[in-house]
Amino acid sequence: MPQETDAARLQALLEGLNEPQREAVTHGEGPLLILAGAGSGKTTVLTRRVAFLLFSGQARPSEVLAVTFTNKAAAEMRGRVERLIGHGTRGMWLMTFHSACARILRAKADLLGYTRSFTIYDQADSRRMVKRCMDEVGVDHKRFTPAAVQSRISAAKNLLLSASAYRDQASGPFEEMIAEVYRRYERELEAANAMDFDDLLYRTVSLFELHPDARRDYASAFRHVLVDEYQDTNHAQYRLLQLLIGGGQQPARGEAVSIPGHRNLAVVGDDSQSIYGFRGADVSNILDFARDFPDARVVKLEQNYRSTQNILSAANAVISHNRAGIAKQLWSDLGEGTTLHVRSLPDEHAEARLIVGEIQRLLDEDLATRAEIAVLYRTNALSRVLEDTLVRAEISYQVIGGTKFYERAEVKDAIAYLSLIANPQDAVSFQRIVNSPRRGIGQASVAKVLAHAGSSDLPIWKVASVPQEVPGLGAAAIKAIARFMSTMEELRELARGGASVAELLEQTLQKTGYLEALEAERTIEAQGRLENLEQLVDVAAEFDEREDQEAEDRVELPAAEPPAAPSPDQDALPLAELAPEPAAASGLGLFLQQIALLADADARRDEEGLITLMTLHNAKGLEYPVIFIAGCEEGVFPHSRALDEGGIEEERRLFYVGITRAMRELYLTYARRRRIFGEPTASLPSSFLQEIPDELIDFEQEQERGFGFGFGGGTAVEIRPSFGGFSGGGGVRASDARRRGNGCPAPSFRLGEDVVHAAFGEGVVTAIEPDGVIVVRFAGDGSERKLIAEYAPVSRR
DNA sequence: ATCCTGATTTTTTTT
DNA sequence: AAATCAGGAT
Repeated sequence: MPQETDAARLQALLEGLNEPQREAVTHGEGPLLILAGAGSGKTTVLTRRVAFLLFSGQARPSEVLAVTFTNKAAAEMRGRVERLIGHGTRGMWLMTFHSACARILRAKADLLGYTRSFTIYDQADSRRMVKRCMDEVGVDHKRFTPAAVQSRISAAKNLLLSASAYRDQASGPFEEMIAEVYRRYERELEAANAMDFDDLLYRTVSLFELHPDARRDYASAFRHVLVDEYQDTNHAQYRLLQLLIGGGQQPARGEAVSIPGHRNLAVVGDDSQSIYGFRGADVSNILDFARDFPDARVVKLEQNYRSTQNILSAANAVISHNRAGIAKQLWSDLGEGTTLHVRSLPDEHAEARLIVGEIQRLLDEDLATRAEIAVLYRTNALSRVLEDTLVRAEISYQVIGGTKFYERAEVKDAIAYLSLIANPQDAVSFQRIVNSPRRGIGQASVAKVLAHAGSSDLPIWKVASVPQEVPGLGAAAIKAIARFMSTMEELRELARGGASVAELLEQTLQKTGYLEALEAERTIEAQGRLENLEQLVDVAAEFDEREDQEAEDRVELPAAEPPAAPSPDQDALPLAELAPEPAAASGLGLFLQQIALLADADARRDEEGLITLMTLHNAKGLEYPVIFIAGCEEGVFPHSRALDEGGIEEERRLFYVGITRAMRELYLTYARRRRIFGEPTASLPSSFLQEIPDELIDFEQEQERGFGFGFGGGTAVEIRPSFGGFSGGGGVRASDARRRGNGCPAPSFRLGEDVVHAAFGEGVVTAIEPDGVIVVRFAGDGSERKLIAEYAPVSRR
């Protein structure tokens, strides 16, 4: 390739960048810290830097490892790098921390006593296993919840504490109990050939520490490592990076063993946006970067290209209340913009009405499109009222997070079937599906099979295949299990024979009688489940298609590497041996892995006519012209559980993240009364609101309104917005008034009755609950909702 | 073995 | 308000 073209290509990469951005993009070898304030173009810098490394011959595609936290972020980076370099990015390791680790572990699974078809347990799976271990140890559920124990174990793994190391430093009976559960939990995981999320990081570190040659292979393969959102890395990730690139350590915590390596590490992050402390993220990783690497180049990006100055001034003011981190002062040349809108409402319903009303106005007046608006909140529970109100207003929306598709029981069942086929040791999946649909195999029988597998040290599949050898199993159970396993064996043959994932899934649902059982139910509920399963088959089919496509690409473009860059590492292994894909890991395993590592944020759809609702955490890295932050109340945000142990600073950073998502308009709303755990509770505005200078704000307070409901006879209740004296009284009075205020005869509904709802359309009553509550599944979207029969606009069809 | 019901707990945030 | 769970009835 001619010299001029190269120079021109490099030049093009720097176009439109400001000075510090250029510095970051063109930095050569050695450690680099990019302190990227919100909206300062960090993804641009990251992607151009990757392209720069390739164009300047500093790295070949296969020598770049760029890690992010979500698949979405990885996909976005991939897309943008592709556009910059004009061809595919195959061969580049551009993925999440967890995917990269899963990939490494699959290639080297045997070194850790695993097979490459190990299963990845999600939090629910792992929790069930923790619970079982707690039962074994005889821990009282009333005193310690599995969730609490699980989170302790998770924290230990994030700190790279093994079960025995944890036991050695445990103090007091509580920690000793955790240590014992942890030990058993690890044993069970290994027996099941399974890993939890934390294991992916933890065991990759173990792999590299126990097998220096494996470490060396990867360390020399990746000549340049880039990390996004560095402020959210935990200790395991920190250590992993050390092992890959060599060098730095934090003497305060680490062992002072220096690891040799090229030290080509570029990290991007913002300590002010560190919001994952609860899952082990350690801000000191970014704060101490310069200490770990005294020769690091540090670049600060402070020009914000996203928000108006008013929004940035508010953000700067809020974050200044934290104990100083790394000083940054965001600025923008987009002009002052409008003031921030702070709104006080009597309760959460009024809050939702205000938000939806304002959205309606913005849409009507063409001030924004749906895709340009997002509503953020601290906890998922806050979305419910907002959703109801949006549905009534007939504004389409998407919710990120909350109840996820892949957590639906039927979807989890289907995946459990596939997991068991892929990994015959997967006891958790076995347990889940052995009696679903009902086959007459009860808890007692399952327990016997599991116990026998545990004591004989055989895979669960092997044990279940010869049920007559399980001690104490009844004749009926033996027959049922044998029948079940013969079906499973058949399916496994199918998988071995190279069936596509979609085919295998369809056959599984068919032959196990799962579909049949659902069809036999003949309820709208079951109908919805069947549709979900159809969707899952579609997902599998898409996956198969992608796989085929990639296989073709590989045939057509053998070694589509750009002109050889100088590579001193002649002995470096070709990437193919470091990654198990594609032939080695069956398509099924890869499919299961991808599903297991999906994040909520990955489900977000852009460029569609949808308002987006999500938690503040899920909003990190995103931007919207119009942002609403709901529930700005003391106890909600900052959350009451975060108020102790220094969590307030992290909450403030979360607020900072929220504010800086907004480009043009920012609404901060709070309710003076809100139902929490079903109890009406009086609340005060968030203390964070007071940290925003008055001159940046316009404030309006909506007074309490009566409960008219448009029926005419409603009794207006005057409740003064006073928080001082008592709490809850207003709420109680309000609900009394509500009960009496409506003179309509109570309509009664019967199970299975067809009904029609003013906003949700047609549906069927699937349950009757006390206090006049009915459950209706709606045909429109398959959703199931609880309604108060007396007040909801429903009638018999 | 399965179903039902009342009690208990849940709400932080998530790869 | 909603979901999960344990214990007891069938």
